Amino acid sequence: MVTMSDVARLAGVSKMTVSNVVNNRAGVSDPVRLRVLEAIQKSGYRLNVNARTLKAGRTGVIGLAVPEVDRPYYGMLASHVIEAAKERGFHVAVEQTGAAAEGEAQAIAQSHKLQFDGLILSAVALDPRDRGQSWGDFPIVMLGERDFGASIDHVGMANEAGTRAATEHLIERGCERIAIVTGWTLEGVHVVSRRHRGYAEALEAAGLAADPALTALSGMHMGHGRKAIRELHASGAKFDGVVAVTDTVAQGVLRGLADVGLRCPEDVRVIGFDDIPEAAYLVPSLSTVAPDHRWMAEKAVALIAARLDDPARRPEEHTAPYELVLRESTR
Amino acid sequence: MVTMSDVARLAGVSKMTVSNVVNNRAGVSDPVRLRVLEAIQKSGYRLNVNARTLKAGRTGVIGLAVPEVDRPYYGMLASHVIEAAKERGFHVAVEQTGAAAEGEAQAIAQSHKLQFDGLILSAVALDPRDRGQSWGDFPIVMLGERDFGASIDHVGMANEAGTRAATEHLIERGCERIAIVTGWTLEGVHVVSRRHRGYAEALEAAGLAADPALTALSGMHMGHGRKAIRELHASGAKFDGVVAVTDTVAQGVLRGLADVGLRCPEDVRVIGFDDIPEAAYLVPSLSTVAPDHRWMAEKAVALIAARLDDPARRPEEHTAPYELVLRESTR
DNA sequence: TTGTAGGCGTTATCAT
DNA sequence: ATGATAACGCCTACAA
Repeated sequence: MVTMSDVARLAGVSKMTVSNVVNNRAGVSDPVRLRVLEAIQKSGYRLNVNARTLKAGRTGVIGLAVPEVDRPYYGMLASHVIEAAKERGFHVAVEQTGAAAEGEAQAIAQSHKLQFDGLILSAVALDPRDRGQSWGDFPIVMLGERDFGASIDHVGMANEAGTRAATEHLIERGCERIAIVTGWTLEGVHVVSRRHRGYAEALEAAGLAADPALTALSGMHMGHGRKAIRELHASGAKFDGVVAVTDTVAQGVLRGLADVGLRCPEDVRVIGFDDIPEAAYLVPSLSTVAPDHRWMAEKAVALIAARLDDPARRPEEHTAPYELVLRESTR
Repeated sequence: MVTMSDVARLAGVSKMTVSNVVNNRAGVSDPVRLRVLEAIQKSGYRLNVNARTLKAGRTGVIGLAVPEVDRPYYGMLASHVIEAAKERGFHVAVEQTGAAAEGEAQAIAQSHKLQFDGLILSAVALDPRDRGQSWGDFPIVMLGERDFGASIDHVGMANEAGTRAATEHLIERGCERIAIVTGWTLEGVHVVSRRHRGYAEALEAAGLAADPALTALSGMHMGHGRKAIRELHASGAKFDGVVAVTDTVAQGVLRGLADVGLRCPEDVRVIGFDDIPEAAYLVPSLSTVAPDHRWMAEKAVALIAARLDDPARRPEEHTAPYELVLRESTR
């Protein structure tokens, strides 16, 4: 490996001068700078970032922990985070937690241990009470659904309000028996329970009874949405609208409707949450709640950077703006 | 920051002994080990991976450069690579190249510069002739479509054979005027041209004329597939089968067919390539060529590891196995 | 403007 | 079994 010393020897200067040239610092005469640059070229020298960060105490890498990158929502999220990080000179190491509390805790420990500069955690399972562990003042930003109270930086979205608006839209379109297809439990405070509350609120406000038989607790993958609809249909329950907890689940719902011979939107209207890239291309195209993902990614990276600058700053709580995007599935 | 020296002082031993304990090396007496462990507990010491790395000359991080992680195929790929890397103790930093040669070249330079241990590059634009630059013996594995000849490790897939099989399947199902919807140019050797060749070969073998009007050069996103079908339809061209260059494009094709009122598979049969997770859930579900992605990811990581061990080893060329997955879109 | 000395936290090597 | 010393490649502080 070519080091600064090698370059220095080649150029007939000291290491320090090379360092100054490499870092574009003032105070190097042009002829010397030129000689050094040439020596760098010839030797194929590359700055050892590792050595630099050993001094600086930073790595320039932030971790991003998501359940699974191959779910469109998280792919999209990762894409935005990577871009936002790039603008601030960070690289992003992506970890997968498998949507399990254990995986999420490990991601934290790993990031800390590996000296990433911070971690953006899209937690779906970790319990706020699992906190307190020894993450000390390692910069962590909770992204998305899970709310850890005021003790930690959090960039969330309008789960209740968004789902309420989505449900209200179905009601406006004339739906009277609206089902919700969502994750496997309403216990605890997380995306599933919060979105369910938005759904329930809207029904109540409209004076529609919330039939428990129309709450399908299944899971967060496409397959769960499909299964939920099949079972709902098999149970003989009647429904003319479906609120899906995410677009991915909604995609399964659309597939499930096709399986059982129900037409969307003629027989059943469907609305999702997230506005994943695919939503506009499904048949029918999917109405959905669209949080500003770019905004969230930028905010999350900014929070990491801010905490790096001032570890003592107070945790902040942000909620991303959203809008309702209406397409064929609720026409 | 708590260092080994701190722990050593606290435990009344030398740094070296602490290092030995931390790394679980033999040759430390039980009482001493215990004292050291206690000191670590009390002080909240954490190994500085950076310093270790500075010594070892490795970072434990490999780069993965893909066009865009928010395309399902690359999300899936990233997921597999991350898992495969994890098993060998590597972390994965994901870069986005934007499907541009410049971005791809930058990813190489960056990875090299940031001292990643290697780079897995899913190149779609970089020209093999751009090689030769000064990446020296930095471990790079080309993943997927782009073939850089024998000069570099490559894990590819059966582009021709897969597409040929897909096209043959359409022919068997009775299609006589088969269109291909693909990327924007057939020039050069890459996924687009190679899959097109497979398509052309199958047509020729079956004695079907390859009508140039049925080759739609559009692009690699969903939107391109949709647009291609609309234009094909508007042009008055008749077709009863479509080979899409990827599942993502196929998804756009399905949407496009819906736009112009053509039914799939009744009027037009469609087959894709990749078998992304969504393929089974589309309406209609999508027939496709399914390369073994996990196999590819593991092979790629293994090649990086192997080259790290022996920089002089000969580049290898691997082709992933594939199978045809038949679903409703070609029923 | 340029150079020297010392240290960042860890580990390999060689003594003890 | 344990410790002293010298690197790894760079940067800060200070000296020339």
